[in-house]
Amino acid sequence: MNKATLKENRVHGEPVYPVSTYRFSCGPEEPLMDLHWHDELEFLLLVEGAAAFRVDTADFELRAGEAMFVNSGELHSGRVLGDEPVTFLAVVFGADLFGDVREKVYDRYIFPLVQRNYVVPTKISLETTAERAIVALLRELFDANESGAPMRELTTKGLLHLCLSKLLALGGENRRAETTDGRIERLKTVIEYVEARCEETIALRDLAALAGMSEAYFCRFFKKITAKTPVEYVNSVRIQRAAELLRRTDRKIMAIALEVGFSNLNHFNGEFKRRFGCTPSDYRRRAAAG
DNA sequence: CCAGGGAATTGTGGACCGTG
DNA sequence: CACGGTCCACAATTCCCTGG
Repeated sequence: MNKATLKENRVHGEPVYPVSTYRFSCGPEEPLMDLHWHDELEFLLLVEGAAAFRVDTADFELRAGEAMFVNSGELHSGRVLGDEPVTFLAVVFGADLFGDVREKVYDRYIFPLVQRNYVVPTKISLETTAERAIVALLRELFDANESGAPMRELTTKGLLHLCLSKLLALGGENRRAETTDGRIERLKTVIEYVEARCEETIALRDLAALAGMSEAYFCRFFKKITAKTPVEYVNSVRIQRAAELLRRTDRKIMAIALEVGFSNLNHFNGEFKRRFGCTPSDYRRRAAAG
């Protein structure tokens, strides 16, 4: 997973088979999942450790064995809880896996889900039989994909149908169907703006104006959703980008600092150390060695 | 109850200096 | 040239409040 990209534009799977699975592990001090979103749907199964996730405005914790569902377009991020390493498996799939509006399965079940006319739980714990069944299906799905089992595409598609069927059974009609929170959409605009122009000077007032909020209110709302302040967020995007340049190029540290939007080497070094626990040149040395 | 504003408080980041 | 330390204006963030 490319952690520097917030709106994931890469295609998950191939157009003819829009599914991809991946396994991700990290240590207790490492970032688990930076804030991002994608149009695809996603199931995530935590196999080791404990983690806290935020999906749009909701916070919850997952322990090993529990899973979560992320709907199309939902902003999500996660961090490690405790001092155990964390491993999760994820399957990301396009809604078009289930056909299009001409098909009953899509029209009746998938479309309302993606449109939020029908809401389902995000966290899938192990409390009920139905939830345990979903988790078992996910395990089967990941086993098939990780072992490269024969006919795994067919198996995966079938299992995803079953997972969604059981998930939908846990949900219900959305009473406030048309009242989806427009603030989240405006926040995404801000995030895209930062992604596109993080090398420029970015002032809080510009971001607040983009979101159509006062600076003070924007700060509060931004932190509520992303768990970071706007400035922390901008810096994290810049540092991620700088880390990539350090790994991939041999440009001077100062040049990279300038390129990703830091006008002051001092400040760049400080932010870098905060994120990676080492100086930029240490980081480059380690990357070259490892 | 919640969105939002103004004021008070906090802390970032730009400048400059010293060291290896 | 990389990097750390210090200082401080003022931008960012939080606090506290009002009106819907």
